[in-house]
Amino acid sequence: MAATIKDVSKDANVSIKTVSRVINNEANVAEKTKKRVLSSINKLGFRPNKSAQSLRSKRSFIIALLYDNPNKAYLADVQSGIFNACKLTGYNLVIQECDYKSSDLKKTIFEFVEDLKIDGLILTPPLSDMDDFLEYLDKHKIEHAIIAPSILKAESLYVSSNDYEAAYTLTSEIIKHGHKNIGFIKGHPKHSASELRFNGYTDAMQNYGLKKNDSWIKQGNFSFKSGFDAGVEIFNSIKIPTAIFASNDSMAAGIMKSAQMHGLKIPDDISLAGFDDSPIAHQIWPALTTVKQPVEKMANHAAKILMAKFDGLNEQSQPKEFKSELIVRESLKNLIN
Amino acid sequence: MAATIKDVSKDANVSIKTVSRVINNEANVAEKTKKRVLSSINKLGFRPNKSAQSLRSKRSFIIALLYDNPNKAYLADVQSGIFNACKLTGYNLVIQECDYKSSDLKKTIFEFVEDLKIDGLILTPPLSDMDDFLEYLDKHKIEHAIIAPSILKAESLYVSSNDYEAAYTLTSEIIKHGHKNIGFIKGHPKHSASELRFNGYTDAMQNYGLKKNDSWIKQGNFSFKSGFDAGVEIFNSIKIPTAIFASNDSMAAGIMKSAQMHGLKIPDDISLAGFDDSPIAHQIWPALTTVKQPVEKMANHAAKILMAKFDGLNEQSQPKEFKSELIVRESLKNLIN
DNA sequence: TACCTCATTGATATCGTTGTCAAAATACAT
DNA sequence: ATGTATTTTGACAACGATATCAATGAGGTA
Repeated sequence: MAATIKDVSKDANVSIKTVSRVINNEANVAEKTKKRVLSSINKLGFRPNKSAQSLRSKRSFIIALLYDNPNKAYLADVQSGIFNACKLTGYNLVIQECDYKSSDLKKTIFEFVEDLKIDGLILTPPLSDMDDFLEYLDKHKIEHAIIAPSILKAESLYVSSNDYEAAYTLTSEIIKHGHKNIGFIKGHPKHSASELRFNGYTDAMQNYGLKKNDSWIKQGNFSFKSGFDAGVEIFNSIKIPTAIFASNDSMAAGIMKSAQMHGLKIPDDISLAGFDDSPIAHQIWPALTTVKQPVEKMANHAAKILMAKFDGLNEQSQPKEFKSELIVRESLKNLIN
Repeated sequence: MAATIKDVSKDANVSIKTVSRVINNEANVAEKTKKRVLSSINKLGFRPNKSAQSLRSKRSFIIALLYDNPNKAYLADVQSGIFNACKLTGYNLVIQECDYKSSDLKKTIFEFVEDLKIDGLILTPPLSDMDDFLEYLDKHKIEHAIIAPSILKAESLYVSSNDYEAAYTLTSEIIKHGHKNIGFIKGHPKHSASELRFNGYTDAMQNYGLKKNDSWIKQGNFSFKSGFDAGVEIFNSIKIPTAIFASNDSMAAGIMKSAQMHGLKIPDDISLAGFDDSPIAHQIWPALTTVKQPVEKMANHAAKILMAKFDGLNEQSQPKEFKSELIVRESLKNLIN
């Protein structure tokens, strides 16, 4: 049988309450007593029973990842980042697949949190952008950290990336390669990143004095197929652009396929750029010019600030906004000279 | 405050033990009493406190997914399958990233299971193939279901796919397309599927009276890069095959890249086939001929048989071996006629 | 009627922690 | 030495379920 707090208290010749104090690092325990208790804990290999702790103190040392995102690579990265943060602090990670459109999302999550005494949640897009859901969590005092929310409230825990700037930079880079006719494929309308990326593109075009052509701007939804379809439409139009910037890599890959099927060579006939640096970006040929978001790091930080809050700490040393990195690969042709 | 078993017992005018009996569906409760209790439960919105249940009964209604697999799409599919099985039964899913090479893997998992009172584990390759780890779990009576183990023990819970047959079928298909010189890229040596797939290839070649050429058989590790490197080697050799069968899609994509960089056209100059039908298989052009494993279904079933065991049920109606599906796409050229 | 059997029910202990609050020990001031 | 403030400690209740085991009630038999 595993040792209990009672066994430790006997061995160390103190009351169980004192052992509890040591476990929880409470103040007002004499240094000498503390040492004695710790050595007993060590000797007996005592680990506190989490069910009992949870029953009494109403916390579980479990955090949950909520997601409704079809992007498998993104999910895996987020998960990995959170998991590694948990490992350091001894927390555990439960995952909860959600349907952001579901009408009883709130109830489901509420009961999930109550039943498991979940200490806090981590939200990923598109849940990050659902204002009424976020309000609901606040109202019920359910702690949460948000990855890439659309509205950055100072009082909430979040991490964000510079989608706007990154899209601006990437568009500028395309322009600096001599491109003037640049198409754009928008992302899923429910993800706030979609708008930010489009705005970055729009502003860069404007600042460089270039005109957008509406027939080269298509609505996508981040899926490969939506990129493919957009590509088909664009390549069937009378005049085609020299470059297309897709809001993510899957869609860029879709465009690439449609281009190749259309007999267009990349990057000679058409340049392409994506966003995210997902595995596909370098697993296709020519490899995609893209923007790499430090997804795993962001998720890791989100988990850290969330758990820090439980312990009353303020992990505000690190920045909340993470910088993306421009990655130029073969899919972008230099038209100058 | 949420209702407790005590509140229900008062409302229904029975003892708490009787309420407990109803919750746990125990025998010997009068139908009339049961109804009364259920209506009180409903009226008060009572949900049992899991911490208390867990403390007393030493089970948590939590299962855990253990994985050490760099394939993000595979992980996401497995996870999704398990999650959906959990949703039906009210179990929750905790994830645990492992390092299968770590020396204290056993200790880590043991404490993880003990601390959270995890009811059972689900293992994915390569953990599925670590005999001493599996023995350890058996010895400590840690329930587990194994996805795609190398050794199929009748007494253990597992789901498997027909890797051997699928590889045999795919190889046959390539041969039927008129290919005689067929290369092969092996998978990660620690995954049992690697050997099975290679054996399927080998036997098909032999049965069709074709000779294997060792300089076209390379050791890979399931990564894109290992496929790329293997491709470079093969394409630099004096004579190149007309087709290459890679043990998974990432490696096939790697070969495709090396082929294209080498100026070879696919499938005109070289045919390719992969395995898994991962997203990349249809997101590259030409799309890969491959084999689709019902990964999500397998994982779903693994979770179901595991949870069925907790409840003393025997979910043996469904088959344990899942069939793969051959998917022929553009990357395979027909050389006949 | 008296007795026995078996299904149904409940009183109470228990799981292993944390919370409350008062007692004991120590430090400090007079 | 005495009184007071402060730190340190412990006895015991509480969290909300399940487990044990005895009591009760219903039905059948002689």
